[in-house]
Amino acid sequence: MTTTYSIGELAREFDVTTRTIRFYEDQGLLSPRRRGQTRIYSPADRTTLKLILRGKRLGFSLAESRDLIRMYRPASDNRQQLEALLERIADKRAQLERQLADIRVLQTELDDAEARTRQALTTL
Amino acid sequence: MTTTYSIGELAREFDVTTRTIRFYEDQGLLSPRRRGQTRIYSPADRTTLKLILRGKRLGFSLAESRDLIRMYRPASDNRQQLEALLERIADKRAQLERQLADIRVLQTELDDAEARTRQALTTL
DNA sequence: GGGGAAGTTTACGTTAACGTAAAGTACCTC
DNA sequence: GAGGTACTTTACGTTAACGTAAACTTCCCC
Repeated sequence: MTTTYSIGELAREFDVTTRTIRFYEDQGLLSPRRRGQTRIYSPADRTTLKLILRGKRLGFSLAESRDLIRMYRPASDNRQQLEALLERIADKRAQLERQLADIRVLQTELDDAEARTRQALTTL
Repeated sequence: MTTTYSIGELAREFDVTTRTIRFYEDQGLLSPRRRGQTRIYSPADRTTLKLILRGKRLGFSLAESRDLIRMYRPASDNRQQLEALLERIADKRAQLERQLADIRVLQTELDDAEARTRQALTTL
């Protein structure tokens, strides 16, 4: 009763090629079930793909996205590892803060650019 | 009396190599003055470099940054071009909005991840 | 049973964004 | 004037993230 997806369905939904999705699997970012040769994607796989593409829009490398995926799952019971994970999470958070600041600066620069452009238009 | 910078100074300040700065010039993103063979960078050049690096942190390609740089300068008196420019500015703005949304989603996901990790730590 | 349509593997090709190395010039200093 | 430091050009190398093509299987449909 749980929904599943074919590779083509996911490709269409997220506007990527099937090659891209298989490549992500090759890089260890996805590991869908198989029915014979054919890949069967679960809702969790779909969520992972969404996470990867969100990362891409923010300029993350696939290695960074792989890291993000691991953050999103415990996958360890080792104290050392869990504490290291907390640090990596904090680092990512700091990076996102920097990106936020960068976006805000760019937004005001676009404001300026637009104002000057409109000004140039009125003086024609 | 206006301050200038050598390529090495800029490289040190922004933690990039001189090769990178020359590459940006090669791609038409920078065009510093010359004294003989040597490149002399103005404060405006420095600002442009800052803009490029800010774009990089947000995952922009150099082509996108080149576009951004052009947005930031009028460089035209043609009505068509100015109106086209306004559209490109609006597009960029929309892209930044998407990135903002993506960051917010990732931030709450990091919140979740951290909470779960801390929980896993307490149950050791 | 002859096509499509959608899936598969394998493998070589491509582009962006530099890295790296070589070989030379300009200036400063001891 | 020998060496050091910072600059220059030229050119080949490298990595990430796929694109593209070929050759194959599976399933459905008429």
